[in-house]
Amino acid sequence: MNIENAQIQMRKGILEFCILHIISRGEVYATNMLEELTAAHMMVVEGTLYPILTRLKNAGLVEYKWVESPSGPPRKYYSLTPTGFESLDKLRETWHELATSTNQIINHTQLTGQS
Amino acid sequence: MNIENAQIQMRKGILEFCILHIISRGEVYATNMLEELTAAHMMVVEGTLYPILTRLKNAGLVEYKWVESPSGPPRKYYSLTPTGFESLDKLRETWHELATSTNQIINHTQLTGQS
DNA sequence: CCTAGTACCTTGTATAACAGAGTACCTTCT
DNA sequence: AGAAGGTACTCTGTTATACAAGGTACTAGG
Repeated sequence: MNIENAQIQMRKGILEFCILHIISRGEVYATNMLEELTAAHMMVVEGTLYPILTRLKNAGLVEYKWVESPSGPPRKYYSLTPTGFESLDKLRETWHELATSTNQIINHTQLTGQS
Repeated sequence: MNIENAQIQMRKGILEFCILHIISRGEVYATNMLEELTAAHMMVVEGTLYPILTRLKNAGLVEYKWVESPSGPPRKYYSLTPTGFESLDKLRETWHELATSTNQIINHTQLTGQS
């Protein structure tokens, strides 16, 4: 119940960061991203991914171009804008700080947890 | 704008986890926690912490007892229940998995990012 | 009394993920 | 042609959450 929720919350915060990272590697479209995120055990579904992509585009962090598919409807291939790369750097920094802070709190536990 | 939001989102997900950790170390009351979280650079305010504590209590993860203060109103000293410790273990596991997945995605970038 | 400080609580608002249903395009088969 | 099935993108409604801001209550000191 509550714990699953907390686990979901953890993932949430990192999602945008991971998505930006994936796009930064090269042009991809939504289904590619879903595959990568699933492979990395970040359970994400369409209904979550698409709104994020729209948000990132409106914020000017990503852009896309339509590309014909060899089979099926055309695809939106996303890439990072210069602003997007800057933002990614900031988020990377935040991630490291956060990981450090968290590990600090966690390790603290084990030290003082011993009576 | 958008980036600050993403940074806030990252912190959010880890908050409950950190709070449980802090409580697991020994009995503390809200102001103690705020100090610790601030020291670890997790910006949290009262209006965020109290609802979380209430939620954790309703979920049966923490319990508290009133203790008189040497100066001022009485304090609620929180401690973890057995269920709380179990949940903490699960969250710790989730945290490690998530950190691993994220680092996997990040490192992937740097490898393929080199042209 | 009255003020100041500490501790806890509550209400309203904005944001975000998710489920689920929907639209549009392309290919293949009859 | 027309129908069926798959792929890709979109939208709406629900729920959960952090945060800001204001509020209540208890204690100590002038």
